[in-house]
Amino acid sequence: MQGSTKQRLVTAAAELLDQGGQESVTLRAVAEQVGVSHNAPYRHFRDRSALLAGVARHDFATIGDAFQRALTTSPNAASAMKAAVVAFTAYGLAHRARYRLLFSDPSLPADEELKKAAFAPFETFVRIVSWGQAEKNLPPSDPVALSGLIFAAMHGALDLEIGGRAAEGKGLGSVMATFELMVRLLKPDSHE
Amino acid sequence: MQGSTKQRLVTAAAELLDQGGQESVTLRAVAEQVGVSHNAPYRHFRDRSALLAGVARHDFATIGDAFQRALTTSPNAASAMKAAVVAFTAYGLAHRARYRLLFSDPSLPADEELKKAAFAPFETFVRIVSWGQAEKNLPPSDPVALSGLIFAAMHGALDLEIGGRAAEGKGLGSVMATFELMVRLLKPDSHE
DNA sequence: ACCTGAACACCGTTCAAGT
DNA sequence: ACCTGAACACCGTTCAAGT
Repeated sequence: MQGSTKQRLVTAAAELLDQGGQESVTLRAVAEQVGVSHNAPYRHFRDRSALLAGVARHDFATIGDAFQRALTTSPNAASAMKAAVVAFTAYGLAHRARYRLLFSDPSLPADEELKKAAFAPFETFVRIVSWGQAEKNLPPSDPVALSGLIFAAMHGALDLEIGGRAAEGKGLGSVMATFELMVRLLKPDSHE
Repeated sequence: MQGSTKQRLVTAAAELLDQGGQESVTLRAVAEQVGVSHNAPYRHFRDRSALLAGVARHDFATIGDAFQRALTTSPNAASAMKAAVVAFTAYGLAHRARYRLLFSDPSLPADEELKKAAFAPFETFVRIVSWGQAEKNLPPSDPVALSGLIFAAMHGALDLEIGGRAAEGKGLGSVMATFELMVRLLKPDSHE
């Protein structure tokens, strides 16, 4: 029962997302879990989607922290990249509805603050990619464009896995295999 | 007013998806557009998600046809690949909610028939990729794994664009730029 | 075989009050 | 400033009938 009502509403919404997906996050269920009446959330959030945006804001920060840790504690660029992708994929598979909320849902209202929160992890990712270029593991293209390509491939593989569209549904291994293949094929002088 | 009631329900659902997204596809609105009572759809579909699966089944066939056309009418592998990706991206941007229904939504019920419909376009895509390998535009990895990587990158770039997560929101150009970069970097002996 | 109208249990959201 | 209870306009779904 710690934290303000507002914080507890966000936590409850995140838990409901994990347990039953988007459609199970009703304001009534969230309120009940916190122990307030079914319309008390309106004292803290404009509407349901603003509450979900609160969950997204929190989780973007968590992912940004994981990327920062990968960047600052890895001995080389290759392991930093792998650590970031493992953390990202593990988050997505453990919190599927939350992952989709953050990186896919078009109805998430994007105010300036949330856009900033979403951009921070990507900035760190670009730094990791640039490091990989400096170590000659990645080709010397424009770092932002190359990061966009790698991130799109990771998001695509993970989203297909979460959506049940991957051929075999092997979870983490399937996504990491796609990542390893990509890194191998992008490595300069690798396909002779 | 042509077609059976069942076909008209699917068409109406697809149009509502295009106009207002998932949440605007209520059985009541679909029924009204077709001119039947609000629960007549239950004579043709088990529930709402079965109706949406009908839309998906139809659109998977449309995409499969486009890929087949790209494979059979292109002069070389590079233009076949580009034609397929352009058709795929154009479909996704013109029918955003339908694209997400087909390639992302975890709640789409996947019976055997629908899985088969979803797999057919990918099989054709693998053939196009294999052709590209034969023409030395793509590296000689396992064709299915390589196709999975390329498809994941395309899906990821397109889904980020549709979800408003792409940095600049340039539409078709943004997705195609990601594709062109990938093809360039995957080309054997390209980064010396 | 296909359709209709009433009904049920849910929702998000608003509003008039309460402390 | 924060919360509550009643109410409204929606939904998906079920059921008893109708032709």
